[in-house]
Amino acid sequence: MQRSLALIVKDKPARVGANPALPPGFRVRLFEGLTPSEINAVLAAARPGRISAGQIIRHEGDLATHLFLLVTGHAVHYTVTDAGEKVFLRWIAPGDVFGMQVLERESADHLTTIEAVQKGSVLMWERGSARALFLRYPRILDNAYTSVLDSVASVIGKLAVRAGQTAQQRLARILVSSAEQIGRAGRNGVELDLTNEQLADLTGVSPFTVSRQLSEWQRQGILARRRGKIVLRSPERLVSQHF
Amino acid sequence: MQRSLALIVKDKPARVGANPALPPGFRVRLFEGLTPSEINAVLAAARPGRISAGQIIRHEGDLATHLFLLVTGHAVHYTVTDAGEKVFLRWIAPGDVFGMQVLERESADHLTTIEAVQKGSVLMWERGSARALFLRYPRILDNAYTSVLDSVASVIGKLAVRAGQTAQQRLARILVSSAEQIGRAGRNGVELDLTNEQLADLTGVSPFTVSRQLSEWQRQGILARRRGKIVLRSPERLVSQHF
DNA sequence: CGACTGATTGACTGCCCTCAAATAGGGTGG
DNA sequence: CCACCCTATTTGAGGGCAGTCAATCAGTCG
Repeated sequence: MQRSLALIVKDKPARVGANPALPPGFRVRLFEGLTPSEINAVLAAARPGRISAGQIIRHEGDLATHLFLLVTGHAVHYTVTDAGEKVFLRWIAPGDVFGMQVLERESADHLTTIEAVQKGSVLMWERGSARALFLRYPRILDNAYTSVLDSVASVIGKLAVRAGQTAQQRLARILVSSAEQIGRAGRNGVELDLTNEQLADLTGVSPFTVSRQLSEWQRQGILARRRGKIVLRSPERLVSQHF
Repeated sequence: MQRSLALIVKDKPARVGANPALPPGFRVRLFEGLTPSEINAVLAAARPGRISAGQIIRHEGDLATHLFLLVTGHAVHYTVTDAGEKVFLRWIAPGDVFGMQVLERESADHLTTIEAVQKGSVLMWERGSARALFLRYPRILDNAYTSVLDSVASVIGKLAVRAGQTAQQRLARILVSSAEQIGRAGRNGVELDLTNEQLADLTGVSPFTVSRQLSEWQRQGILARRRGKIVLRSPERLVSQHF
């Protein structure tokens, strides 16, 4: 909604003539196959914004008004059940876009809630210009179409995991995928800033079960823990034992 | 928060004029907004095909080679877990298309297994011509894009239901949505040709649980049953009690 | 040094699955 | 029309995974 938009944009008007720039080597799947000058043209239509840790960028059910590109930081897609339980869908990493509903002919509502897990920055396109770019550059259209199909694949995968895996297995998967997405390399392994409760939400398991299982894995030396943090020592043992 | 199947089918699709290939008044969402002559041009590129009851039209993981339009009969999307359990995704009704992966720039694999539940007929476009039509008629492109986003919504809905609803509630939902999709109006209610086992697959519940629950609902007069068949007498009571 | 929040642990519960065995529907051939 | 068979369905007993609840412990921060 309009209110949350105000939250993210820290009134930093783009300088005239200066396109928002992307870090060198930054890879954006939506721009794959475009020439550098085309990419510049696309970027010229964008406006930068900042997001803060824990901020809810968009709520499920809000009308999609902008297309977003995550530049730095990390965010997450989730949906909420009738009972209020969060159901984790997927991570959003730098280079990923979200809010692709604005590219529809009739703009639709967000299907998921999007929440930042770290502070970071985005680029935003208003619906009108996003849709114009979409129709003008066939390659963007192809990339967007593929990207939405990837979303379908991702959610189907989640559904299969929910249906067929035990709490333990799901937890193992989440640990490994989170390590890849939001982990930092530390001296003893990959460090993850996640509380038991967050892990419980990500996995769809009670915090008690998370606690018991992590304790078990700690006893086995697979991981080490501090308050609100986990150090994954050997993700490969999780994979071999629980996938 | 029912945002699943209904979306796919309930919108107001386009009407196809007098054309040899389709029954008059047949509504196809993918063709919405096209003129009758455009629709004829699109249909001219199609080839008809027949499907038999129980036939697996495409396997998950197969390379998508054709775009399909279901003309008569009914089919179903499902995925299969590592353990071999089928996870129902959604019904395919006449007027729905599947195999939308062929519209991608690089054709991709099917994400789901597609199985006919009744004999019926389809129209098929080869990848090349489907892709050409997609790029030529912007309205098809828009419709396809929206359709894929609807798939995302549908699968997210399924995931939320799996995560938050009891076996009983899921079964109630499946009965109601199946009644809408594949039910026939009978003298005492909507008739459904489904065995307990099929219902178990659709719901993600054991056949024993299905049996017990259906018996309970039969005792309450909500439905009547014969071998391999169910007559839903008052779906509204299911909705009010279990949604 | 509190105080607050996160994490732990045990006891208990309940939903739903598994397994075994009995029962019944409905078609087929004689 | 009846006997028979195959398969769908039923019903009960038992068990396990994981959730809830309650009480305690521990880390951090001001």
